[in-house]
Amino acid sequence: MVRAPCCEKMGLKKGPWSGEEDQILVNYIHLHGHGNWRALPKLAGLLRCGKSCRLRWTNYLRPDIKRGNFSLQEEHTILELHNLLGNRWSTIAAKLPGRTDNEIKNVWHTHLKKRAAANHDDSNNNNNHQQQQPTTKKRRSASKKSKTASVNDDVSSLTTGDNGGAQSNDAKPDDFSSTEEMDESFWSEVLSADSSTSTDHDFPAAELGSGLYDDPLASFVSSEGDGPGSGEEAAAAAAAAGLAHSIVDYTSMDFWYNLLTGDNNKELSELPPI
DNA sequence: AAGATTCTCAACCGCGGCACA
DNA sequence: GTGTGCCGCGGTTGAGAATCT
Repeated sequence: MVRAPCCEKMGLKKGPWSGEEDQILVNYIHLHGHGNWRALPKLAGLLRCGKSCRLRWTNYLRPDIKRGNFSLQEEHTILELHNLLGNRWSTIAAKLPGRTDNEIKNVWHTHLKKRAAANHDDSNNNNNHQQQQPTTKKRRSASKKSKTASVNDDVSSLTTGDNGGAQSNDAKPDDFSSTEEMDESFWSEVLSADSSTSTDHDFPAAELGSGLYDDPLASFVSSEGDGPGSGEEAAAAAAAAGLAHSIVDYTSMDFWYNLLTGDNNKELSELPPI
């Protein structure tokens, strides 16, 4: 990278992590936890700065990280929450178990931002359907191998015991192709948040009959209250956005459930942009 | 087949917030 | 109240892979 390295003066390594480094980090955290990121690399014997270790762990090595494509439901949730919260990736990530803020941020910038914009245009001009989805590139069918794929395989088996990196992207193509082939009214409905088009469990994508997921909001709801600043923080944001015009329990599952399934969408649509 | 272009995503940096002395 | 150190977040970069021409 071009920027002035923060750790170079210390003689610390930067750039892609090797499998050996990953193993050292994972082993150390398994044994001792990560009380102090700053001190961790020294204690673990890594030539990395604490920040780099924390990033590697939280974005890649954590055992609960779900790898692979985002499901329609997850994308939907991201769009909704981004619409509500803006670029508060960590808050959004708290609502998507197994997903990291970095990953969500990437997905937003690479896919969802365009779609949101396209659908925003679409809502302004309903006659442009043929011009939508100019995605000339096919979505990469084969999994894009991580630059550290072999490392991931090793570490995944180390940390999760599941199929590891091999499973990560193999499931990708269908999810996304179905997304791209779906009726554009899907996103229009989602983003316009018209309560008349949805009811409880009337999840738009469910109409596609894709069968890609089970309970549309299961993971969302189940994650309620997990981690720092999840319910309360998002609730505060919602309140700040002007939702607090009536007595509502923003920390309740029902509130968020209703919010994203449409019961409150009419109110949301009337909110000023965040 | 080869070069050009586009896309993806891991990793970096800077900054703000918080805790503590 | 102020200074210091650490953590976490959001924005950005760039290498490498995939795709196009």
